[in-house]
Amino acid sequence: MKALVVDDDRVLADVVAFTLRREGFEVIQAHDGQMALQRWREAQPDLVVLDVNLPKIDGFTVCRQIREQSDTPVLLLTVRDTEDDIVHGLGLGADDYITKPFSPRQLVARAQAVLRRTGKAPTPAVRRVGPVTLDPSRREIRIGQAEPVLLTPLESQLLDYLMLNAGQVLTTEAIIEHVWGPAGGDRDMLRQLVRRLRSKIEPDPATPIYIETVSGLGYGFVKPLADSQ
Amino acid sequence: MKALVVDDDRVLADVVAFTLRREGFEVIQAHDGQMALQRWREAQPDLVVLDVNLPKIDGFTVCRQIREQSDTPVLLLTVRDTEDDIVHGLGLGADDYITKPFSPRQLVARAQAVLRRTGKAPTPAVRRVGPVTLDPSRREIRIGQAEPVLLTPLESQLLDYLMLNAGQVLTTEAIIEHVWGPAGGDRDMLRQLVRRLRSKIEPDPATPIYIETVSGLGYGFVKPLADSQ
DNA sequence: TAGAGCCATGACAAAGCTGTGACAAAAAAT
DNA sequence: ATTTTTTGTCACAGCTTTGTCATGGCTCTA
Repeated sequence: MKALVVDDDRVLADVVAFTLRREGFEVIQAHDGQMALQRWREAQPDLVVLDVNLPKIDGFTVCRQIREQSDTPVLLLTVRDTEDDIVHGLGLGADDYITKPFSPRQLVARAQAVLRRTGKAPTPAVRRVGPVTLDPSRREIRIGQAEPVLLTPLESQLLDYLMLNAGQVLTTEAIIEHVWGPAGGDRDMLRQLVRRLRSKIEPDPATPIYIETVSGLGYGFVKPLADSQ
Repeated sequence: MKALVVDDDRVLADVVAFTLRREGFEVIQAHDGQMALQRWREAQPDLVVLDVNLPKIDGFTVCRQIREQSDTPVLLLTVRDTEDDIVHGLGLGADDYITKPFSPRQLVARAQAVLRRTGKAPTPAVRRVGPVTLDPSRREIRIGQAEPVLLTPLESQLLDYLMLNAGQVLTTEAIIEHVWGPAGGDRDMLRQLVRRLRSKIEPDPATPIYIETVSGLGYGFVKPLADSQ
């Protein structure tokens, strides 16, 4: 699932890109309107996140051009006050908008909502591996027929990542970056997080059966026998 | 539920369309009177949102024609000052009117009110989840056989949204935007609103059984047993 | 056998989020 | 114009979640 992020402000663009990558998107960036159109043609993304304030060619024009040539969903970034922008943008066929400043969570929610709405949806409601079912929207995990257990945001994030890559071992660095972002997080925090997660989902946290530790490498979610692919 | 949106101003038409889609309508557009009549015949919408200022054939004529051939509800869009238009329009059988500029919230409220009133109610007169019944038109809620309780406009709006998505957890951002619109509203306001709503509908507001909180995410209206998927 | 590295654990502090009550401002009703 | 209702703002308390630190066990190696 490819996303094109277009913003003049590189810092913001990076933040957006990072957030989307964390959700499994492959992200391409552009920093002005001209570049945006070019990249869009090259890469044919499944989603465009577009700031309206752009040098060279402004966001509205970009949006219109894209819309003329395809139905790629477009998500607009606007400043809070400028309702006109919103109206104008939606008029040009944008699929939704977000007002700055916005939280990463909000961005992801909108992006997925747009994809779902336009039918390009690769957004499964729940993640399942063997008997373990995670519902990220509620941060709720259920194992077999047992009572569901509520997870904290970080726990849910971690488990989601591990389950997404079930059967593989992920390095601590990769996990830390995925959960806390490029700037924050250290080994100790991850250890604690794993610990807390295990204490919620493992029958016996001392001898884990779902989350395995590979010393010197990292952690993995074990896939129950019955290989395929 | 199909809606036909007729407006010369494409930007505005798109905004209206967007707003209605968000409420679950399937939306068709037309940009002049002639097109409007044609589309109306083709698509047989359940609701027409009609600007009175139209090229080729003006809105009043369109309204009259539609009304001659069916009882499809018609919602007029007029400019604030022209009271004559309103009188004229209602005289021709329009079901309600909105003066520009208007808020999305207002539009949706009117649209659903009109549908309800004319009995085509796709938005059934009331919204029901388990033992809880909300009548948005009266802003009245009844739980089981208990006495109905009156809600304030915002409370009703919030509850309606939550009940519409019963069983799901909605993010605070989404709720705020739905209730207050893109520009207004913060977490504090939502907290208060939830609080006031709970104090009216929960037997014991301290341990809510209808409106659940998911910390860090948002709120949801709990669906009584009968698992979803 | 001692030391280094890695991991699990427990206890505790810091930060964040939610619920609450009181009150001010705004809107609606009279 | 005044009263009542509704909505918004603020500060605080309690809980949850997260981060930090210290300790002990284990394995590997010199």
